[in-house]
Amino acid sequence: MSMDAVFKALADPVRRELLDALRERGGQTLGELCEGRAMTRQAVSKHLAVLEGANVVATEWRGREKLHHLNPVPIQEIADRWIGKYERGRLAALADLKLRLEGETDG
Amino acid sequence: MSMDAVFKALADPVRRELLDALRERGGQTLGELCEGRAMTRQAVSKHLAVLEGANVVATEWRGREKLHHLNPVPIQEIADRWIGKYERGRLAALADLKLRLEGETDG
DNA sequence: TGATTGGGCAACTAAATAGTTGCATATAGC
DNA sequence: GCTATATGCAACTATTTAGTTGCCCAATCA
Repeated sequence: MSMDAVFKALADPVRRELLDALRERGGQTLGELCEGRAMTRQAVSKHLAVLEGANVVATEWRGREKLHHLNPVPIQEIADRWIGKYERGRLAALADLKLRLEGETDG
Repeated sequence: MSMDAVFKALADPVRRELLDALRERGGQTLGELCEGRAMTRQAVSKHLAVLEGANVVATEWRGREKLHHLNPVPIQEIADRWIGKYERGRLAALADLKLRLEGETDG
C-alpha cells in the first residue's frame, strides 16, 4: 500500500471533510455525502474515488446504494511510521532551531 | 497558521525527503539539499519555499548561504489535533468496517 | 411496465503544480 | 577589482487536478 497516495488523499480540504463525515457516521451513501456541499455529485464521487484508491475509505454495495466506510488504518500507520520519526527527533530539532534563532537576534 | 498548507506541503514525496534530510541534519544549505536529487536547484528551492510557507522549515541567512532547519511543531500539531480524532474513533470505525464486510461475505 | 432514484462513465475546461531555462544579485576569496 | 560561488526572480511548458455537463445503466416502487 502506497503511503504517498494517503498523503495526497489528505491534501485536499474537501476530502478531509468527507473523512470527518464518515468518522461521525459510517455507511453513508454518495447522496448523503453530497448534502450540504457546494459541488456536483460527480465532484464528490471523484473525491471519494481518491480516498478509496488510498484505501482510507472502503465501500460496499447494497442494492443500488453504495455505502462508504472509513478505514482508519492507513492514517494511523502514517502517524506511527512517519510522524513518529519527527516525534522522536522533536526535542533535538527544536533545540537546534532555538539555538539558531537566538544566535540570530543576539549577535 | 493554516493546517491545509501543512497537508499540502506533505503531499509531495520530494518535500517529505527534504524534511527527512533536515531531520537527520539541521542547518543545511540549498546547495547541500540539492545533492543527489535529479532536479535543478530552482526546483528544490521551490519545494523548500512551500515547506517554509507551511512553517515546517525555518531559514536563516549566514552570509550568502541560506541555512534550513526543520520545525517539527506543525507536523506534531497535525498528529495531535487531526490524526488524534481518528485514533479516538479507531476501534469504532474498525468494528463498523468489520461488521459490514462480514455481512457482505456471510449473507 | 414505466417513472423515479442512485450511481457510473466520458469529454471537456480552468486552474494549480512541478519542472525547466535564462538572467540578476550579492558574498567570498584571490 | 575580478572571479567563484550561493542564491533569487521571472517567464515559460507540460502535467495534474478539481470541477463541470451530458448521457447511460440498474434498482426500486407505484
